[in-house]
Amino acid sequence: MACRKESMETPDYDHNAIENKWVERWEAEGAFRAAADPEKPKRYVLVMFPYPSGPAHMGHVANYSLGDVVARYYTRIGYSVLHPMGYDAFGLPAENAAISGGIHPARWTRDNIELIRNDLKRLGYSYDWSRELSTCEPEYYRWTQWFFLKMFERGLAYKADATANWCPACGTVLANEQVLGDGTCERCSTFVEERWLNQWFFRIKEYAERLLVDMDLLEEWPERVLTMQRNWIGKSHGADVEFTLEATGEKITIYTTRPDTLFGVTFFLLAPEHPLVDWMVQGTEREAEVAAFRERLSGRTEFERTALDAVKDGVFLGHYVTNPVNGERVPVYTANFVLFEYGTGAVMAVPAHDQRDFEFARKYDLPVRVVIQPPDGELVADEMTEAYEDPGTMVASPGFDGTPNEEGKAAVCDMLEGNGWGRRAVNYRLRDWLISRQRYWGVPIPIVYCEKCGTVPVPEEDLPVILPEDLDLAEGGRSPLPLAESFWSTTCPECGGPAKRETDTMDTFVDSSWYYFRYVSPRDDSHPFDPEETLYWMPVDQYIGGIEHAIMHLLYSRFFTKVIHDLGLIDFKEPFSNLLCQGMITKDGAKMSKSKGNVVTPGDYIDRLGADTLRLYILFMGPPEVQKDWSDAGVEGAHRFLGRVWRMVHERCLQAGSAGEPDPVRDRALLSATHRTIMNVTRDLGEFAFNTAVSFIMELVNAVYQYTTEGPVNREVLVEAVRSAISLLAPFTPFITEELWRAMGEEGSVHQAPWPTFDEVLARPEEVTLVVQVNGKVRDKITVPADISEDEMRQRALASENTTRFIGDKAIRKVVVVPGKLVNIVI
RNA sequence: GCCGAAGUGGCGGAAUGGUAGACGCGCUGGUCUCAAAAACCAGUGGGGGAAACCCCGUGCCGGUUCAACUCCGGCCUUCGGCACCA
Repeated sequence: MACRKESMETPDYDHNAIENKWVERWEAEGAFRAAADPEKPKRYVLVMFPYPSGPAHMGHVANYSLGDVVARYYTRIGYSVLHPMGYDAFGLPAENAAISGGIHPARWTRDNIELIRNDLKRLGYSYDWSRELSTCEPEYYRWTQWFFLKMFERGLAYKADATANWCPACGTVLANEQVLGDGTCERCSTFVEERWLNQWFFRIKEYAERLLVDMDLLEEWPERVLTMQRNWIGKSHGADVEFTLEATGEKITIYTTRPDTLFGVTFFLLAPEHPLVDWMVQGTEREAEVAAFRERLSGRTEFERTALDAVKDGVFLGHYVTNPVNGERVPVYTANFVLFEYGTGAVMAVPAHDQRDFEFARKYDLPVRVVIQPPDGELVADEMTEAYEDPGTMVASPGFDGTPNEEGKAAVCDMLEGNGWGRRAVNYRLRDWLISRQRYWGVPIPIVYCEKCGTVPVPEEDLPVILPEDLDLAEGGRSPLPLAESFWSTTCPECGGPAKRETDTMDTFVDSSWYYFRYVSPRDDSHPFDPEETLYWMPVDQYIGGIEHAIMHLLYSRFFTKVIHDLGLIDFKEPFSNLLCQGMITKDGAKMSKSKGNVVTPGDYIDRLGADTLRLYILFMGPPEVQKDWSDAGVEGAHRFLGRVWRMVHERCLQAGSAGEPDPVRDRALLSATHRTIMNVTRDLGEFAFNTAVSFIMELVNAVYQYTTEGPVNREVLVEAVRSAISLLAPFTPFITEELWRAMGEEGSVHQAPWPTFDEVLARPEEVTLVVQVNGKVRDKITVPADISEDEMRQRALASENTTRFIGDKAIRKVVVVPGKLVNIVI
């Protein structure tokens, strides 16, 4: 058996020596290689890979420590575990660093990968390092380009004109998050403009319905993430209605969710970008007015233009359309608040029942007609101060008067369909995914433009289109690709004539939308992912990452998986079966970011207190899903606990001999505590309740101290308790537990040892505290045998002195008995 | 404005409708020491009391229940997401 009496000398807990030793040993052994083993159940545990912007920060430590506990736990309970790591290595910060520090993005990125890899290794995460990947390497992005080609083949990648945030100083498109609240560029403070550009899109909108419906498959996803995605997709039901342009008889279709208000239309609106706007005013005296209106809009982002408090602005276009339902002629305006990208870019205006239309009507003195009356009271158009958008009864709507408006929606739709004026329609808020970036540090889009053949995809066998790394950023941080003839000058794959390459690169969200597939066969150079390995490992069983990726990354990944499914490469529809979203780790309540200079990194803590301490502390801080503010108050406590564990083994266990009179009551209590701890920790790990799992282990350690301090020691019972504590703690603090496990004379690694099992009977304490309440207030606590009968409980409770004092001579109306726990006497 | 999450000691946080504050930090006291640190042991929500005990207490106001941090209704605050989506 393990505990031998050895030298009385207690070795120091030298965390640095221990951790360095095991890092090296695990590395040399390839300790966490994943292998598909058909005999075993599998578990693919995935943590969101980092953007390598420097060394690891505490958010990474929190995220990856969670994943590591899960991966190690599943290994211990007999699963084949895949737990990989890689780098989301393309992106804007690398270019910013190049601009400010003069370092090439490639160099900066690879240096940072080095830094973060080093941190991750020191932290002892059980990654299969042989599968490490980086999205900026040609072996990886070759397949990102391959997916682009597949999208292109299926018509899911297309090029179109669209507006984008354009920084005139930087000469490039900015993502929304790169535009500050005041509409300026985050990098150069120049006012960002809206600019029309011809850009590449993925048709994610085509998948909107499936992305929505398949959420039913995501039973183990947090409800809040599903809600966010649902809102983002923004499905609505309504009707398309055709209005007739008076001048030409042309039909203009609008989308509305309120067909019940169709009789209240008093004007008609077009988005400023709508092509009809120009047509309507061309060569008229209103042309200048429209130009002035456009001038007011330009120099602003859609962001600003569509801000809720923005003042309604518009211009009459001198034309009229006819409302099909009543033949009324209403004027056409263009207005700042109408979105070109949503619906058809044209809307009917019902000022009485839409707040935006109401404000516009009041400003331009347009009529307001009430067609829905509220259940209480009666609206008078002239007296209204805001639109009435709630349910009510239809009025002034010939054929529908008196109909409750919710019913009216269906009735009006029937009427529209019957007359061929319109039809029921569904719309989504989700827009197609703009993937073009006028950037250097990203995946080149594998497209060639030929004067003769037009837009031609690069043939699969010519992939990858290599991003040249010998270029420096152009003036103002612009992409050098359009200037590098060596890059863009090529021949047409179809006709062999001279051609130009696309010089835009892809949004980095494309890179991260499929990386989890690549981990199953990262070195495969004939497929993006090996079919056999995929069959075994995919889908991801447990995905863990920050809540900040709730929408974009997770939605794009779901989209990619569906496309891959449609390509016939996989038979599942969703990539991530279970999702755990950890809350952000903030510093002083704010998101950690380099620009704020509030990034806390693990390095110093590892040096001073050890990786085990840091891991333990961050998991102990609280439940994974809540936002946590970093404070190191208490990190010493975690270290102190590990010291206590260290001494528990060396001083209390290895040096202890059985001594004194045996005390079966105390022995049984420790044994019971051991089994109870195994039970509780096992349960908590299954629920990601890592903070309470750690608490239970701490309690067991405290119990061992108490046991060895107070009286005679039964070696066998003591060893079982100590061994169990080390074994349970191993997924949290892999280094110290491995060291102590060996010190206790165990052969092999604690990380390969079977997870401890418990006996439910032993886990039950022999005695419990019986709470006695009078009218719901605690009046006494009595220690009783755990198997006490309800009758006995009642008797003991009624006999309690403090209780009888409270009952006095009052009559007992009722006695509630909760078996094994509580008696409430109601008087 | 809409959607979502959360409000519990000095702090991080525990509590299948059944002992509110587990575990840890911090603090206080003790043991050890010439002393200190470390370690070990004990105490620690607020108020009252010598003590036994008693009263109050989970953002606020109501309700359901023998019993509410937990369930229901209404507010307040903080954080996150979306932001004129017709």
